[in-house]
Amino acid sequence: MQNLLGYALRRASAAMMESLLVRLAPFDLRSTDISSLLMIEANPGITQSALCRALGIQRANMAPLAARLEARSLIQRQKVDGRSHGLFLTDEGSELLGKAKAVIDHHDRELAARLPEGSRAMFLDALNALWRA
Amino acid sequence: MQNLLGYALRRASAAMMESLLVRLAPFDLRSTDISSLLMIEANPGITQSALCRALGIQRANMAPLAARLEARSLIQRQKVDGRSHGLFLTDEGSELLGKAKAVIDHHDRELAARLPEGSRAMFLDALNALWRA
DNA sequence: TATTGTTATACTCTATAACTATA
DNA sequence: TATAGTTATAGAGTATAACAATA
Repeated sequence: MQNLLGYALRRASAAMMESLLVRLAPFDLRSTDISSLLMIEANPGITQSALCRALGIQRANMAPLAARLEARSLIQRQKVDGRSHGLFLTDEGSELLGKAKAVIDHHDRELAARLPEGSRAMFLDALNALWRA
Repeated sequence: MQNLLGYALRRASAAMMESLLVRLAPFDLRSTDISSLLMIEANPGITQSALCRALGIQRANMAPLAARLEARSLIQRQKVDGRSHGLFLTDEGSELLGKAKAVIDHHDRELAARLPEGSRAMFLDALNALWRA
């Protein structure tokens, strides 16, 4: 079991998520909230469906997520046609995301610090190779 | 977000688990069943509590897990003192685990095959550095 | 007092199915 | 016909609290 890539991957991910969620608790944001906000910031006006595809989230689960973020005035929804909603950060959302990003970036640098110096870029590439296309 | 170690780690783990669970479906074994069986095989007589500590599982969740494996005659429980139960694989458990291990090992080699040649050992070390001790 | 195993329970996350309205 | 969004629901997986029996 010590040599199983899959087991190590699962334990590493769980440990990472546990420590990250502790840091994010003050913001009352779930991990999918954060990744949604980050994606909306990078792609203003992205539709819910496109956001779901990018993040690997079911549309059915995006509906309450987006409604929650809108109810907190963190995002705005604008109709782009009769059925699609474009998503945008509000100023409030932008500000909260800025604070959360500082925490996330710090957490991510702590993760990287646990890895051997020269291997960090390669580690990220390897992780991405396991789920991207 | 492309550069976040934590996000890539989470997506990679989720993608790996999804493909693994498809392969394990014929065995009717959950991921924690598998890791428990592997750990019992490597440490015959391990108690439920020790198993929980090794796998990062709550004792409360081990009770039904062990009961399920015992009901399927995959493990045996033997009292080591008045309160502790030592766990052992049955012949049937050993045989099923053997088949499951073949699938898991194959899956793990497929994962490794997606990584650049020279980086696989380092990748495993990096993952382990993120959750061990 | 601390530990083992257990029960009951709650919470989060995610998946599925069915529906509407629009394209 | 296919897509966007929604609702309701069900299933994992995991966490907490409390308890009895034992060390």
